[in-house]
Amino acid sequence: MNASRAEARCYCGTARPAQIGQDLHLFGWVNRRRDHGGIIFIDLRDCSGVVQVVVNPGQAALFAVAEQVRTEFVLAVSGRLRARPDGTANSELPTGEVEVVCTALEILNAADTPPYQLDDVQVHEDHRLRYRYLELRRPSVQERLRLRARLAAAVRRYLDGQGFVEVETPMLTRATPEGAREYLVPSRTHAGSVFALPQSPQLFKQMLMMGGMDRYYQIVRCFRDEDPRQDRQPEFTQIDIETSFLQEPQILDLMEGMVRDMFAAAEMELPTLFPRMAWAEAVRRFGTDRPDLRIDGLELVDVADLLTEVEFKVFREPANRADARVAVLRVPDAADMSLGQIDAYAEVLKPYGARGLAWIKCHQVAQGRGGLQAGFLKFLPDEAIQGILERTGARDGDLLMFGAGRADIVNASLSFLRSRLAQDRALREDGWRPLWVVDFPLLEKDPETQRWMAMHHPFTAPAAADAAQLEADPGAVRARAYDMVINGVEVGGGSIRIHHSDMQQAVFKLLGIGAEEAQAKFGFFLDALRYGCPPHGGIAFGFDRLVMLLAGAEAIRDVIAFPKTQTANCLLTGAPEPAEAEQLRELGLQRPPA
RNA sequence: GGAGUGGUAGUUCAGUUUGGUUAGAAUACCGGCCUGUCACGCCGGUGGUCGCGGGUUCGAGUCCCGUCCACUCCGCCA
Repeated sequence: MNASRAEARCYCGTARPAQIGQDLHLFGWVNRRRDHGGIIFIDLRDCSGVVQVVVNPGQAALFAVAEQVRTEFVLAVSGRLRARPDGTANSELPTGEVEVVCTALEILNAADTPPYQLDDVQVHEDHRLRYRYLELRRPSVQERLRLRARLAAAVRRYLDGQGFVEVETPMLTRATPEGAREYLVPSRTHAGSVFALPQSPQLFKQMLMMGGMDRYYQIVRCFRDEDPRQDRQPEFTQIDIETSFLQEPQILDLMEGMVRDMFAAAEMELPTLFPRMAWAEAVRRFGTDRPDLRIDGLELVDVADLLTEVEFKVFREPANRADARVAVLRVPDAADMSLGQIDAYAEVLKPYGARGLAWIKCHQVAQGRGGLQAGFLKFLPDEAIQGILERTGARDGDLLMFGAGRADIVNASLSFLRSRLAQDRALREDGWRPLWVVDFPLLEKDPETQRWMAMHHPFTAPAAADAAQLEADPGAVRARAYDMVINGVEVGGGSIRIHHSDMQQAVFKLLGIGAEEAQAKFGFFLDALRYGCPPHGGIAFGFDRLVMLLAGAEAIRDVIAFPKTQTANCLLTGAPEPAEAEQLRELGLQRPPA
């Protein structure tokens, strides 16, 4: 008999742990009922698990009630907690160690037979969302929501202790150009006009700094009208933080402390210091700005300079282009991979734009060309082959996989290939590997429109002395931005902000937002900057993603009580629904022609 | 906007490749038996517009076209 587990299990109705021999009162849903030896056993699913309730045949009145109980009642049970008489336990089910001998039993409410069984069978996501209230009764789901609440509490405890003040910002606010598509809310009092739901409280938190609230935070809902994904919901929760006067080192230290406290609340431990890696290095070595450092020794190795004059066009052309890249992944002990397997990898890279996947099998590296196997070897001179072998550190039995072409495609496909290979070949270590990615470019060029876009957002401070330096070579200017990455997941990102009006206007100008438009859209903000804005900076964490990481959840839906589908539907309530003509009329809107 | 996977008893699935009589299993549900069980066991029963619409065919769960829903991915996500 394990007393601690018994204590852990019998909270409901008493709000404190129960001891063997103690009288207690519980509420819960009947999970399953069985009759045996004239005794009725009821598995009562309460808030903390499943408790077995025993009703003896001698207790005639109770027996009469218990006989009515199937799997569809809400019960109140009074009784005494005891260990099971025969001392045996079932290792797979959470019942069997303790049971409650019933002295009173009341059916609080009958219920229909549930549409699906709350056992281990994985039901379709449709049902889990349509009957979300049933799904929430699962102990595993409850545990995730409890973890979520513990993490939020840890954040508040930490930030409160550091002198931060939680301030609420408006949900009905003004649309901002650029960025994600926004959810709009029509205004009745200004028919035909709309509010926007915030995609982040960015401008408000900056204005709080101007207002002297120099340490702000908020655990806040944000809205983005973009297609959801496994780790993205149209409404999600952000830990939003802003500080005045602090610089990067202080902010990063503070945030490491906060995240470490969150991990501690989940009984996890993070390394004491997060390494810092420049954005350019992350992209060069891992093809992504959110590298998973648990994958050891599987890095992109650049070989373009060895291939500028080779006969093999697939390599030569990108090797001579500035916007292209030729890189190799050395996969240890993978030379025995079948051509079918390699083709399968090439296939999964296609969505990223990769047309093929060149490879070399290294059988006997010491023999050079003769010890290698690849279709294109005859198009490469010995020097190029030797160069590739040396630079990648290829050993007998290794497989070299190549990406060649536009740099963004090579980076996207090889970084995906890297994590896929790590998964398939167990190259990923256990544990937590956080890091800061720093020194981002301030701007990136949209490949289609050739316009400069803010990589982070338009309020990020450039690491430039003044507006003139920024305008001289916009592409070379780095941002005072930082992202926290844990195990390949971007959990948060922030920056030091622009706090001079002229610099803010210069950035707007680079982004193609003219003075007139800037005044129209951001006039209130540019005004605010002029009335004494302290230097400030902050960060925002994706709270749901942190919960996902710590819960080991596969999807963001699993850490949100009432999530939406991939088309942003709520299957539970049926939202959104078509507006009534009368509603539209009152709002000064018209239904679009059918 | 695009690609892929799935949609068949309440639920989880098989059946679709190769069209053919009455669409099966498990579980759930209902009834009976058993009685310290715990996925209890045994016997019996109810339960299906094969997502929806159209087409091909003597005949469609199965083939074709369209469409809806869910999931995964690309685009998108300052």
